[in-house]
Amino acid sequence: MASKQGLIAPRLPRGFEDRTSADIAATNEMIAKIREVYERYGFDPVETPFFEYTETLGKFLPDADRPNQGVFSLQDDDEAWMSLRYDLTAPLARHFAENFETLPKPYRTYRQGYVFRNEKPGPGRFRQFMQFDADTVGAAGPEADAEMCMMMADTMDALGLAGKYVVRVNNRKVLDGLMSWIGLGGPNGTTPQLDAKRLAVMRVLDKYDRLGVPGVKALLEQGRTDESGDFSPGAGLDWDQVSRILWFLTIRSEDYAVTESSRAAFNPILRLKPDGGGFFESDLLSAFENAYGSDAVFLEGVCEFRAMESMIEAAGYGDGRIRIDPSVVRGLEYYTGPVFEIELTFPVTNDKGQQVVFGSVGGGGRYDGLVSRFRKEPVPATGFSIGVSRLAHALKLTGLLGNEQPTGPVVVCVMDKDQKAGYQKMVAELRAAGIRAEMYLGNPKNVGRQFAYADQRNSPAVIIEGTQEREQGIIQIKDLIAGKQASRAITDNEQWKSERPGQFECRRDELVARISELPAVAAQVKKRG
RNA sequence: GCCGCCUUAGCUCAGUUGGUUAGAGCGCUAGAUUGUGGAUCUAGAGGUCCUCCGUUCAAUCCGGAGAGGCGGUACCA
Repeated sequence: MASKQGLIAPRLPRGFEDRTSADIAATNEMIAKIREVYERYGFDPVETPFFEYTETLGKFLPDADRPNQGVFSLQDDDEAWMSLRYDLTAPLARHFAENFETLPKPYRTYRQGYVFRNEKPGPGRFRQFMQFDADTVGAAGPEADAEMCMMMADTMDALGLAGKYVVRVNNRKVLDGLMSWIGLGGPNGTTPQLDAKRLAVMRVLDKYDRLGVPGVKALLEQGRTDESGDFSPGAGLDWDQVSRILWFLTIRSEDYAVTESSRAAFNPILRLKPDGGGFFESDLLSAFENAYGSDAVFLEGVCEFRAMESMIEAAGYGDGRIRIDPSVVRGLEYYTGPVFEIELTFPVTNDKGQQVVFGSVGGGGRYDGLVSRFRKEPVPATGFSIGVSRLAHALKLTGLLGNEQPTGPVVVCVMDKDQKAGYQKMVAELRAAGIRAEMYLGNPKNVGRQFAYADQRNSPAVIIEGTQEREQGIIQIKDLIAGKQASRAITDNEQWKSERPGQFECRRDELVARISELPAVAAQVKKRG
């Protein structure tokens, strides 16, 4: 869209965002905290590029010779398709397979960076956003999965979210058992109709936390009409199948409220419901076994749950931070065992004051098949991802993430145009002491303008050395923060100017020492290391 | 993708039953104040009323199409 006079209208592409210094500071703080936890767990960083060959990402459309619409793609000189990465897992699989001979195994690694998805943006959903992943490649046992869950919990705690999230855990093998139990079992590819139906049911399970029992029931049967009047077709199951699924989904949610021992948190003990109806099994996993325990794949899943449980409890995480939740499904493509998801447990209100369903801010699981696309031998892997942009968005909306502009530089005012060398010397002294500082580079025609500039930069102080000061060998330091506080009591401009709130004088050679004493400067120096 | 609502100044929003010069608050610029950021006062700049097509003597307003925004829903690695 060209504006008048042929000028180009400056427009941000939809789904993308510019980040201010305040945003960057907040994000960096989050990243540093996450990194510290991952490194403490023994993970090392690796970085892969934004672009990969599209076949690496596995996102070619099945019927056409071009990439999926959801990814940003372009063709190289030799017509090979390249795509912007849409997650950090597929590139890791490529990196691992390509460097198989030299990497330590198990390979424990973390990486953080932007990923891109070419799809409709939503609240907290952008087309470019940051993820922070950790993965263990080459470890098949549930210890690795249990560790992922604990590390997610530690990360959320480190971000100051203790008690405000839950890591929900499920297992694909248990879900497969559920499919058998309702007559939709069997390996993939038996018949296309069966695969489609299984897929449809899994998608509905994933919506349980959002739509609840009535919504899930409608979608499993005839279909559902949403708030805008749009209709989604149902999976067409019969009542027997639907009631078994609902039992499976609600088995844990019914008794969140009645669990109090720490052991019960991961694997809740079932009780009779207050009305006397319902459950009699002693715990969730036994309940699963009693319901459809003959299925071999399912039994494997329960074994993995039990192994994870013993480690999670022994390590002290059995206090409710990590919980079994049968409604966790995650992506349909590559997960093969345990799957996890981090959910925020507090309400999120958007800029317009509406309560928004925020959903998951991270998740992952075991993907034993992903590396096999590149190598013949089986390579088990498990990992998870935190949506940094998404989490930051949620925290900002909730006021849990600071949005303050970082402290600006000390501004040395230009009082006499022929003294710029002297002002620059002051700046150099401050910088040598690790203090952010600059000489005012705009039009110095009046001091007020220079102060206003410093104010806008959120500067801690300005330095004033006019002819009078220079002749006496002194300088004026104006503490802008103290001055701002004092200004609240002053309404008269004459008084404001004559009182010079926050201002004091000192000898020229005390510049660095006196500036360093200002609390805002000290805090900044400390923060910058 | 599908459904609904919305789009007027940099921002938040009034307004015109279709009629000459479309307004407010905040913000911005300048001045009161050429050595003091805030506050106050004064003045000023800033609009193809989202775009295109149609109806009309006349469209920011009515009709159609499109774009963008928001919300829901679908898909989701």
